[in-house]
Amino acid sequence: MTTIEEVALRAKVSVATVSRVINDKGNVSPATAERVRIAIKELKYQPNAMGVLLRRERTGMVLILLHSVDNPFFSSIVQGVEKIAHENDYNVLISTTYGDQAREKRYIKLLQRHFVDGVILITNTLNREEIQELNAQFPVAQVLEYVEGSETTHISVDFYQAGRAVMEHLIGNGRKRIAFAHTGLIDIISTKEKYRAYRDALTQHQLPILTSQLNVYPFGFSSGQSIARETLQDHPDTDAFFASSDLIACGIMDQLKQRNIRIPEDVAIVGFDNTIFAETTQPKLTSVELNSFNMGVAAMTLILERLKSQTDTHQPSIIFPFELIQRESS
Amino acid sequence: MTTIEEVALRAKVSVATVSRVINDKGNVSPATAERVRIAIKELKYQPNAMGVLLRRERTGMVLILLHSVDNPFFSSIVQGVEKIAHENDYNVLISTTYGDQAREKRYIKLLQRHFVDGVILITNTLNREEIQELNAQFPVAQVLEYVEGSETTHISVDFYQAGRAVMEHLIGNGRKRIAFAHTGLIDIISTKEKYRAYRDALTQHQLPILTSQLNVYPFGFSSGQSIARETLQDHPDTDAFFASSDLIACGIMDQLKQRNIRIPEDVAIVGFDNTIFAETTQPKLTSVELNSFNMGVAAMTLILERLKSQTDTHQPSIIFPFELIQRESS
DNA sequence: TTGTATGCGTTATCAC
DNA sequence: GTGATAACGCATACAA
Repeated sequence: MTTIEEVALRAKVSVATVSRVINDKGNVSPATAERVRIAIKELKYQPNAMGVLLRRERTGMVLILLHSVDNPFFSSIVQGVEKIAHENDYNVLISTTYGDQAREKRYIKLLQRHFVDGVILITNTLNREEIQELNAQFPVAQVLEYVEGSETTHISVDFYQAGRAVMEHLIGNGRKRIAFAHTGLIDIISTKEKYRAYRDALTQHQLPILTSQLNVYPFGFSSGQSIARETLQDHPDTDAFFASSDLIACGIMDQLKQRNIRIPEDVAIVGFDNTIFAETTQPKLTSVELNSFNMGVAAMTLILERLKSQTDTHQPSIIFPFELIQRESS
Repeated sequence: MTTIEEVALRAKVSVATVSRVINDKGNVSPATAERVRIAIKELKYQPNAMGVLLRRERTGMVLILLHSVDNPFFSSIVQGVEKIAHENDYNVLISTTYGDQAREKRYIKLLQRHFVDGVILITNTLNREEIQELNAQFPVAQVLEYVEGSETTHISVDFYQAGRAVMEHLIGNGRKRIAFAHTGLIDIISTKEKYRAYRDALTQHQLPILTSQLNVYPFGFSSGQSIARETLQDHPDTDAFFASSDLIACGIMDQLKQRNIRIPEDVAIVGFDNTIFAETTQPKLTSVELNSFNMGVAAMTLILERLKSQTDTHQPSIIFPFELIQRESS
């Protein structure tokens, strides 16, 4: 590895002068500056990040923790983060967790060890104490998922109201036997709130709750398939599905079509997140649009503000609006 | 930030001893080790990464450069990389480029400045000289896309043969007016080779080339829609589409359905990459399966080997097999 | 305008 | 078994 010293040697100046040229600081005569630049080029010198960053208090890096890198919905959150980050000379790094706590902790260490300046959590497996303690020491922003009752700042959506909107839509269209479909753990806030909305709406309208035991399937599409199979077996007269993601809705549609059940005439379906999947299905899927890009913007803005005023560990959370996009499936 | 010195002070030992305890090196009496551990816990001490890494020659980080984080196909490459990386105590960081050269260069700086030990390029906007020069100095692996005639190692697929397989399949099924559909620049190797296969197959079978001018659309689904519209206008008797990705195929299907054109009776469609999209469509999509997970495994393995033997900058490339998955759309 | 010297946080070598 | 200290690569205060 070429160091600043080798450059200094070749340009016949001191390391201080080389440093000045690199960082455009201090007065350096045009002649020597040129000599230094030539030496840098000849040696293909690039400053070692560890050396530089050891002397700064910031690394200029934020880390986003995602479930996986295959989700168009998360992608637009990332794009929002990147926009603000790049405007402020921050780099954005992403790591995946797959909902695995060991992985999440592994990458959170990068924050605790000051390899990155802040973390934006889009998935979260930490419990209340863990996230509180992390947030007390470091800039953390939670997007979508957050821990109930924790004081850490989150950028999210009122999943309960969104769920109610879906249910009112279905019930308003005359649906009476509505099932709920989700993936993963029920105890993450988004799923829990949607399910609470599902139950409340049915109870209030004196309709039956078809989905009581909530199974855990790992992957969206096949979860949808499995849930559809089970539901249609237990309740053949189901006339609507509220799917907690578009991909789950795709899996449900797949099974309905295999049984020649018409959508929406026989069974209506509503998805969630309004991703590209909602447009690739036939019929196109009714879904709930969340303002994902702006949630990313808000999260990164939050991190930057926190970085400016070290003291303020308790910033207000932001709840974004949602919109039910009606298409052909309901 | 708490430093090792503060821990030493509180435990009434030297920094050397604290370091020994942290890294389980050298002989430390159980009693003092315990005192140190208590101090570490009380102060919530975490070693500063920059301090540690300045003294190592490695950071234990690899960077994957992706177009974007919304692609199920890329996701399984990433998972292959992660598997090998974690087995070897490496962390995996991901950044997005969106095919933008400025972004790509921005993040490649992290390699050049030794913030990460190696880079796996899944998108590439660099030219032959740039990639060669980078590869001469640092561990670089290119997956899927690579620069023709460059000596840098790549993990890829014979896109030409894959393209030929698609074409033979369509022609074998009696299709005579076949159009080609792609997104983005034609001069990336994957698209270029598929298109070459498309032309060669048609020429060889004395069939007309419907797609001669190749337009650049940014996003898969809408690209498919636009291409379908244009093609059907110019060649209403088109009877098949070879789409260079599944999402493009989805866009094409969307337009065909709007015109009540039957798939595959009137028009057949074949996609590429065999992603989940191929299963969410109705009818399900014939597509080309690439061994994406193992390509990720191979890429990370390559990086690790290169890291072991610094000298060997010219490792052999690996070409993985492919498989045409026949479904209902053709 | 340029050079010398110090310190960032850590680990490793050496001495005790 | 433990401590003092040099070194990693760099930026900067201070001296010249």
